[in-house]
Amino acid sequence: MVIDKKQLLSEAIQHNVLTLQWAPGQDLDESSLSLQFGLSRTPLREVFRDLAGQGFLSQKQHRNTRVAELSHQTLREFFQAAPMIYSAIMRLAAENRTTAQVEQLEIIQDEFEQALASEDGQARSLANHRFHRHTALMANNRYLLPSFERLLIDHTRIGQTFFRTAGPDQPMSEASDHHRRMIAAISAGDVARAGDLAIEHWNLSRAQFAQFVMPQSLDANLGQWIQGEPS
Amino acid sequence: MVIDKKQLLSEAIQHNVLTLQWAPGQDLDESSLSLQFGLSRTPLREVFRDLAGQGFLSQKQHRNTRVAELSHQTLREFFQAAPMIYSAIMRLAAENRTTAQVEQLEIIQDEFEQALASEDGQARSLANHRFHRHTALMANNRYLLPSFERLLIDHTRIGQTFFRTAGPDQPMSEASDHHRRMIAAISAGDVARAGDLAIEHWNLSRAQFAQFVMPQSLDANLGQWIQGEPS
DNA sequence: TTTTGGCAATTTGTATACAAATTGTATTCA
DNA sequence: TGAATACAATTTGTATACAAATTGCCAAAA
Repeated sequence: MVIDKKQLLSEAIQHNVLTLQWAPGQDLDESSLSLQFGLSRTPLREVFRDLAGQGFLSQKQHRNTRVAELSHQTLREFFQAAPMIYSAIMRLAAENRTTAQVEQLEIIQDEFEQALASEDGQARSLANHRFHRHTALMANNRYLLPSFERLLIDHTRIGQTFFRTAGPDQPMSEASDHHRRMIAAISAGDVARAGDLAIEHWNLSRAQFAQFVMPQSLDANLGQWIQGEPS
Repeated sequence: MVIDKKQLLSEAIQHNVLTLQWAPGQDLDESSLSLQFGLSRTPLREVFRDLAGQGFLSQKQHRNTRVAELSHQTLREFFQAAPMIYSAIMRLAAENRTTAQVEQLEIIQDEFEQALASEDGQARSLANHRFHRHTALMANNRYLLPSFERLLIDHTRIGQTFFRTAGPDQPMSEASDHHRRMIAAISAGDVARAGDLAIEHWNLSRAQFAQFVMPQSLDANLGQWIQGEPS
């Protein structure tokens, strides 16, 4: 196989999930995707399983695979876990970083700033996603990574509306400034400062959560929690 | 299907990994397991993928699936992440517990104490595993869960030698005492005390790590790190 | 009109045959 | 003797046919 079709499929799914082009809870169709990517159902289902394990998709016995839900309950759990994990990742990144990784992070930050200058909300959001995923790589801890990646998936999805706003104005340039200071702290190996910056960055995010409207699909899901009753 | 063969296979693999009956890094044979469990390779490979995602197994392209490694590097990462995650899980368990869950935890603790009274090291270790996994269930946070479960897998594997020691003597009854106090703190909804107990329990574990010999397979793996260089 | 039961259509899950990749072995040549 | 290479054997990956489960639809009964 010249190009890895499974890899392509996996990345396409991740892209669609992160950018909300596929709404949370949306069903995936095996046969149409298998046709579209020139893969039989067997390897396709393997990709589904991997991505379900990573938190992009969700699966139940004898039911179709769907995009991972974003509900009132997940949001609550998100707020309980995020600050701790984010600051831990940032501290470990400062502790374990290599020079090559710092240089790579600077490149990713440049791309993030270019994306901010553009009008493309998805590009901005994905560039931000890549920045934080790279810090997790630098933290180099296999136990923390799966939790962080799950948080980041949902953070990116929730933050979509934020990055969709036109112009690289106040809060977005503040986020970019945080990134620059994070790079400095990591590069200097200043563990405490890196951890503090993670919290500061997180607080900016939290303000956005309140300030901006929830994505449409999330509103739809919220309905079931307001009336109904979680299991 | 009357009984779920995939479920049986999955549990058998988990059991063998946790009890070190399958050594870290050991190869798994698809065809023999598929014969043994009366499953074709397709569902078998799906189970492999799931368990690899959860941290029991590890997979690489075109290479056989194997039991997840335990190396010098993983141990270092383990110590960096465990105290934080363990105390967070315990705090959340105290915050979110339900009466039914507390009752279930008490049953699990009874089983743990019975296992301690027995001579069966594996039974002790697995009972301890179940206790902590149930607290994670009570914490009810999907973002923290994957990290905690990965830590618990390796904690259980490393702790094997500890629980293998004969007689329910000093350190083991101390662990059991911790469990009882954890149940009390969780039941009372005392978040701070639950978190402190997690740290205290962890420190007991840490002492064991130093006090007891590393499992054989771990020693073998250590060699490659002492001379060589991690990627 | 609403509810229930059963049948057909669709979708998910498994078995198996085949293709591709890797590993082991033997043979040749330096 | 040792290294390199080609070939065979084994193992992993994919396609496809078939089995099992679920869903949707329609008719019959309350």
